[in-house]
Order: sequence, then C-alpha cells, then structure tokens
Amino acid sequence: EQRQQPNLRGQPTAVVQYNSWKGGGLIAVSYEARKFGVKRSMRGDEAKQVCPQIQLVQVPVARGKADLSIYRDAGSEVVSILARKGRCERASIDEVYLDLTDAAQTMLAENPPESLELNNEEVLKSHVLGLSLDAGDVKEKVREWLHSSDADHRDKLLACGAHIVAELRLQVLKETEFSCSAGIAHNKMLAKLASGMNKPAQQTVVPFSSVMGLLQPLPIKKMKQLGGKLGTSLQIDLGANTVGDLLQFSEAKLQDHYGLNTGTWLWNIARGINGDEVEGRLLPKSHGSGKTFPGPRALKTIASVEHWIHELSEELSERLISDLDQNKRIAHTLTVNASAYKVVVSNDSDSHKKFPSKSCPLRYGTVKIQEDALNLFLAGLREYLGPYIKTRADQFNGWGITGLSVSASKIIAIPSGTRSIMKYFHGQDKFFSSMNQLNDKIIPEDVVLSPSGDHLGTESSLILKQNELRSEISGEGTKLKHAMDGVKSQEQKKKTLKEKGTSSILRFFQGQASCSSPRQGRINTSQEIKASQSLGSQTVGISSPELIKADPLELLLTERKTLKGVPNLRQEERTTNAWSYKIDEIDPS
DNA sequence: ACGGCTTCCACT
DNA sequence: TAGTGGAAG
Repeated sequence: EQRQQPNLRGQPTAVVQYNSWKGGGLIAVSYEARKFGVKRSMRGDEAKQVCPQIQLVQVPVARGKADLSIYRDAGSEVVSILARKGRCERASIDEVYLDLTDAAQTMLAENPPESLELNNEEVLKSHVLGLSLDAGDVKEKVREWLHSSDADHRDKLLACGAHIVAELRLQVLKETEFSCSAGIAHNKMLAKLASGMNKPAQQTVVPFSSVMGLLQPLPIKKMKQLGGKLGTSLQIDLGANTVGDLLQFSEAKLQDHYGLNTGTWLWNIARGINGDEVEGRLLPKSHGSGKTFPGPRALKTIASVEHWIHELSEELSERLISDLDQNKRIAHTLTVNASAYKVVVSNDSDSHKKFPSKSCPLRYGTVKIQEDALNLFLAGLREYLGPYIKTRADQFNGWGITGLSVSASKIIAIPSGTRSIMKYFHGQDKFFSSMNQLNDKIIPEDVVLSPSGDHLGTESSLILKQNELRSEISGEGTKLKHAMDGVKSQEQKKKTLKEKGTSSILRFFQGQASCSSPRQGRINTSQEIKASQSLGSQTVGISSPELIKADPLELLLTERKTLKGVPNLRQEERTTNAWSYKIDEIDPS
C-alpha cells in the first residue's frame, strides 16, 4: 500500500480489513507504526489509540469479503525475480526460500569474493553472526570476513551467497520498490531464523562456526514450528527452554515423546541440522476463499449460507480460471469447511462438535462449483446436526454458521504434448469412467461465435469456427449418443481414443454428472443451464488454428489466448477468430 | 465478537 | 484417501 500511495512512505501505516467493527482488524503494520507498539491483531481503533497519526488503508472488498489478490500478486512479483537466481520455493504470501548452492559454487570458482575489487555497498552492510562483538570497525570486519581467502570452504560459499543475495535484494527493490530482509545460511531453518534477526531491509549471515552459538541460548519458541503447542510441550514436559537445552535429550527419548519423525527432527534442529530441501515451487498448492461470521452475524438460514457459498465459490472459480490461464494447472479437489455452533438440545454434551469438512472432485465452472460446494456443505450440516435433522425449512433450528470456506487443491500442471496428455489421462482411473458417463450426453451442433454472444444458452460445449476440425468431428459430433459402450474392454477404449483422439478428448471436456455425494438425485440440467446463462460462462479462445490441425490436443491445452488486459468486454466477446471451448466444461476427473 | 483470511504440513 | 489439527504469515 505504501508503494501504491507514495505519500504513505515513511509514515506509520497499517492495512485493515473491514472497519465497521472497532475500526477493522489489522493484517499488516509498517515498521514506522511498529515503533508505536502497533501490532497485528489490533483493531483499527486500538491502533489509533497508541498511534493517533497512523494511516489505515483498507483491504479491497469484493463480493462482500476481503479480497487479497493484490497482495498475492505483489508476492508473485518478488518470486519471479528471485527465481532467476536459483531454485525458489514460495513459502508464503511474502516469503521465499532460495537455494543458491549452484550460483555460489559457480561464483566461488569463477569470481571469488577476494578478487572482487569494487564492492557492492549493500553486501558490506551484512550482519555476520559471531564476528567478535567488541566494538571496533565492524564494517571492516565484515569486509574481511566476506573476502578472507583462508576461510572455511563452507563460509566462502556463504560469502558468495551474501553477495548474490545483496544483489538480488537490490534488484527486487529496483523492480518492485519493495525492500526485503534475508538470512543466508546452510539450511532453510537457519536461513529463516537469520532473516528475522535484522529487519527491515537487511541481511544476516550465519557462518558455520556460529551455528551452535546462535542456537544454544535461543528460546525454543523462536524456532519455526516451535511457536505453538509443540514448543510449549518441550518447555513444560521436558523443561527445555532454549534450543541448547534440547541437546541433553537422546534421539530415542525425543522420539518416545513426539514420534519418530518429530523426534528426529527435534534432535537435528538442536544441532543446526536440517535437511529440508528447497522445493522448486513458485505457485501455491491450493486456493481458498473464506469468510467468518462472528457473533450476531452467524448465518442462520440455508438461504444465507447459499448466498455466501455462491460468493466464495465465485471468487474461487475466478482464481482457478486465472491459474489455468496463466499456469496451465487444473485443480482436482473441492473442499468446503465451515464452523458452526449448535445450541444445547438434549444436553448430550454434543454442542461442541466440530463441523466436518467435506470434499469432492472439482468440476470447473462457477455454477458447478457453487452447486457442489453447497451440496458439500449440506452433507456436512446433516452430519453435524446428527439425528436432529429437522428437515423443516431453513429457519432458526438452533444452529448458526460462524465461518465458511471453499477451497481447491490437488492442483496439477497440464502436461504438454499429446503423448504425455494421453499418458496423463490414462493414469487416471476416472478418465475412462467419465468417458462412459458421456454416453448419454449430446454433442451439439457447432456454434459460431458471434459478438453478441447469442450462442450462449445452447448447451454447446465446444465453439469451433474453423471447418477442418469441425468436419472431423461432425460425423459423430452432431447428435451423437452412445459413442462408446461402457462394456468395451480397456484395450478397445484405448484404441478408440487413439483413433478418434480429437473428438474423444474434446468430448472429454463435456460437463458431466455432479458430485455424487451428497445430493442423491441428478441435478436438473435445465436449471444448470439457466444458471449458467444468467451468470455467463467463461470461454477461452485459441489462436493458431493450423497448429490445431497438426496437434489439436496440444493446442487445445497449451496455446490458449490470454484474455487479460482487455477491459470492458465480456470474455466471450474477446475470443474472435479463434478456437475455443468453455472453461465451464473442463472436468478434471 | 475469535484477529481474518490464507496456505501448508503431519498424522490418522 | 478424506478428514483433523497444528502452525505460520
């Protein structure tokens, strides 16, 4: 927000979401404001009390809920810069791990620090843990450490790392206007620890010889993963208050208390050992959209729950489309979570049960996600209410929903190339069963795109403009039923798939039965269509029809046209002169 | 009326 | 595997 509004730079600032209740909740606090004791977890009103001049910026609201997308995107800007220099793991919205081993080794071999004449001023500002604290010229000591030619090989690598990181941080500043802090160490645990030691906008190096000195006196709760119950247990049950205190416990003893994995992990981190790899992952593993309804705002009717599930699903759907668009990834699982309270009924001490989370295969399309999410919720609600179903209408049955969230997970990149696509589908049991489900579906007449979008409302799942492919599928494409009998052998199916790959795969994108649990009956198709009409369905276009001829599948999946940055047009209208299909009809299962 | 909204992970 | 709970930003 300080980047967005330069007048906020250097000013005590905080970001709040919502503000009608006690001024909203703070989710981020500038360093200037922290000096006043402003904390995350404070309310806007509270922050004003301790820092009257604080500038409060509100999180954007969309669909009645906080929308964090601008902050996600800001995080991505930084990731894309850091990823240029090494294996990069997006650890959170504003943190990444970077494995600079290769870059450091290369630098040590070709451009060792001792030979560097002119120094990046930034690297000289590094904090190097363990450099004799007694005053004197600290900066000179740092320079010495960074360039000493008789150092431990491992420390030389760290020195290279410090140079690379200093450069990267400057690069990030230049390209994004964000400052950042960094820790440079031999593993993730130590790097994370060090990164928090000198903020803001500074970097800290952990020489190999300083590891024990760093960890010994460190309060256990400062270590990542030990800030919660496990850390408390170490203190209370084992009497270990510092990481050093852990050294006295054998690995076996720690395993007895906390299990094999956790025990070993504890034994290792007490010694500064942490083998966790930096995962090469620039993108999130799941997307979720949720909202709480505290206190009197608790939802008490199915209708209100439905409303919010629709809002949340809409946001989720939009983000899934962006992910597909930008990253060619498809999510496979939809999960709904809720929190609820139930008033004591027959006092079976049952009123504190947790609302169960439910999931099902994810079908693309806003309306489908909305329907499936609602069904998952209802399944959870029945289980939650137990025998006390009270099939009667919505109203006030002694329950209230205090939180709702829908999320998408098992996000998998679409493989590129026909062969790998076939292999990919083949590997999925559900593929063939879903092919069978298509038997009773109708592939409609081809529909040509028109700017007015008047083709919408037909059940067409494919919108094809070029004749070549159209003729290819028209034989079975028009009014085709019973394309495949469910009794064919797997081999036969495979063959059919190969021979008629185009239409088969295209048909693969047909919508199909809704999630089997929890609603028993089939969803009324006309309702589905109507809803789809009213909300508009997304269509994505493909350019380069020639390539389709050569390899329609690959093109279908990999060469879709970017739709971003074309404002004031409905998406359907943006896909002119292009091959396209409706995102709606993608069923990852 | 809980800090809200996420994301990731270990465990069963 | 689906579902729970913990941890963290």
